[in-house]
Amino acid sequence: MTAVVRLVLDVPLDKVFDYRLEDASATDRGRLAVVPFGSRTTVGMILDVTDASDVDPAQLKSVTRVLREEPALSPDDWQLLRFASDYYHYPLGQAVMGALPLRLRKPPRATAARAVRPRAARIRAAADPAPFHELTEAQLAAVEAVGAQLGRFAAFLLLGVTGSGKTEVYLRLAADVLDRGNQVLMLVPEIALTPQLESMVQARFPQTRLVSLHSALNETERLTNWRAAQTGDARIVLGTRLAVFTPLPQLGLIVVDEEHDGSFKQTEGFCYSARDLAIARAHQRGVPVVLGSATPSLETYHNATSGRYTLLELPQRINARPPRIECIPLDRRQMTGSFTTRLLDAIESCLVRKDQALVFINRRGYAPVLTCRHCGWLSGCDRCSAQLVLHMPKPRLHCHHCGHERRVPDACPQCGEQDLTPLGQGTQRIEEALRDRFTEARVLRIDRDSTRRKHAWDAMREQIRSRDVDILVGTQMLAKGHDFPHLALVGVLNADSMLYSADFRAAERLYALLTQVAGRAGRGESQGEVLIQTEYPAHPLYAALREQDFRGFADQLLAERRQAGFPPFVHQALLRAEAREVAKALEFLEHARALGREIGGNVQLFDAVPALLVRLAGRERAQLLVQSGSRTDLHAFLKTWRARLGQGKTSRVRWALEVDPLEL
DNA sequence: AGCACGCCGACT
DNA sequence: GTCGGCGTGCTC
Repeated sequence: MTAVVRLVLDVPLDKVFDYRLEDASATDRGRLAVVPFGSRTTVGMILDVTDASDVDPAQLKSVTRVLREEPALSPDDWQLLRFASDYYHYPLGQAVMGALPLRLRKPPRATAARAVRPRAARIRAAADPAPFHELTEAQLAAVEAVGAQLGRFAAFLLLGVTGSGKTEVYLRLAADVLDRGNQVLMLVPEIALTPQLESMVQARFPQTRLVSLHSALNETERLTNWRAAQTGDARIVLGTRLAVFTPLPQLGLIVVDEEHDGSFKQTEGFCYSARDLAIARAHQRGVPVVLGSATPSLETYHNATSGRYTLLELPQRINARPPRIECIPLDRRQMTGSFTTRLLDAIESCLVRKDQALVFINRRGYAPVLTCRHCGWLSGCDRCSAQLVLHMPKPRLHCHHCGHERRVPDACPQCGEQDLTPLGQGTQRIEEALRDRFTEARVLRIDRDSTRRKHAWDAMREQIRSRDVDILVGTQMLAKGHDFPHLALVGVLNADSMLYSADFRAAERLYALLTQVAGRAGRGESQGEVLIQTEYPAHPLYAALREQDFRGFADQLLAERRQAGFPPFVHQALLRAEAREVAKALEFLEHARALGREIGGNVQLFDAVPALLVRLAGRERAQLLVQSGSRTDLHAFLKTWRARLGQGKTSRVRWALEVDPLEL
């Protein structure tokens, strides 16, 4: 009798499609299949093999071909995708197909299947494995604590200050896991960090096949690396968030480095958190997971202090003292442009000592806006509710949101006066000011614009390391994970602008960012100095930062969050809608809210409100927040709600549901 | 999401 | 008289 296979397809439907398949067998479960679908041909994944279908037999089509030359996705790997689809209320078929390398999502061209030729592992012939460093007591304790749990689920927060040797802990654990014949999955937030980490890890394990997975790989590399992981050929997988779905038959440990980093969360389409899925995966597979950070997210920190995770601390820097952090009150009388005299003096003496200084300002471009001093006109974007940023040296106005770019007008478009002037500071303007002030110094600006060219950032890193630069000016690009041994001073401008933001996570983020920037200072022998210019030196955030007391700061924020009923003490989901006019989006959300009320349950539905940035690239956006003290209740509600929202016709309005949103 | 079908406005 | 706009509905 002809069997029926049940498969999921890359369509936004919570549906499974049945097809006839003559020679179906149970081993086809988890395999890709080419099928006719409507008027087109597509690829789906076989979820189940049965002998009956609820669908009218006359309607059943036949599978064109099962891709048996590809290894099937194992039930273990399926499990994670199923969980992710349920948890994020995203169609299973799209979640599954979205997790695969692009090549596997499309029907393979030509009839003859290309044989999968297993490539020889690219193992370095290095004769001198890089030596393991001697561990501090704290590192040793961490390695032993996690090591004792190999082979079963346990979640750890490795809370280690910058330079405390978290990576060394990961590497020791990886060595143990590899010895046991298991695979290691290491997740990092940024593509930019993977090549460095990759060569470092490879140097330590020269005989081990290591592959990386991130969006900068081409499709051939991605498929090769994915298969190497799936066959068990690769023993270490290093990657960004998308790597969390890599099939790993012998998974033994998951590491999530810089776990607080927002880039672990996907914010479009399938809005999953790779960090949270890493924990779910470790739980499903019965393996330990280590989350590392100097400034963990409050969600993770709360889990670690409430006993759900084990807290491991690395309180000391290795071979370096912590930087000295000081706030400089802004005083008009003692300033030259954006700089306090104190900061200029510190840069000066830094130059005299032939050390490097870094000026941090989290705003690229020359000035955040161009204004008319006569009538008050501001350069605004036509397609976004945002200001156009002035860029130099060729004067242009850029929208940092939609990418729109245009020339600077000769006169004010509103009143015609020729009185246009840049307002505020960006990296380019600060760079200019520093060149004017320190004429002898070699100033290098590092931001998305100056590093746009391929390999530019690599070259600049090399320039910095070989001391061909005296003063660095840069955005948060400079903050992450890079080790600059000659950097002695960090000056921070405009930190206050990030202090009072509408987002309740602003303080948490700013603390993490400033800690990371501060961590760049004084990695060598001399103690680093960090000078933060601020209007509010007494603010608790700066006070905690000076003390380098993350735990005190986090405890304080958590107490406030508990009081105010914010995450992690409630669980949230956001319904976003966009349309040509915000009124349309709001109308849809009002309807969604009414529907939500009808469904009821232990959830709180807030008012539909326009998004913070209402207009973006010519579309207008609004959102509706839902929350509950109970995660289970929230998810039960979301399931029904989303299904019913999907039934209604939503002409002209695009909507999406985001679970555990990081930005509201 | 695609893709087809279908029903009303300005063009070779 | 047709090309094409996008509303609606379906996909085993």
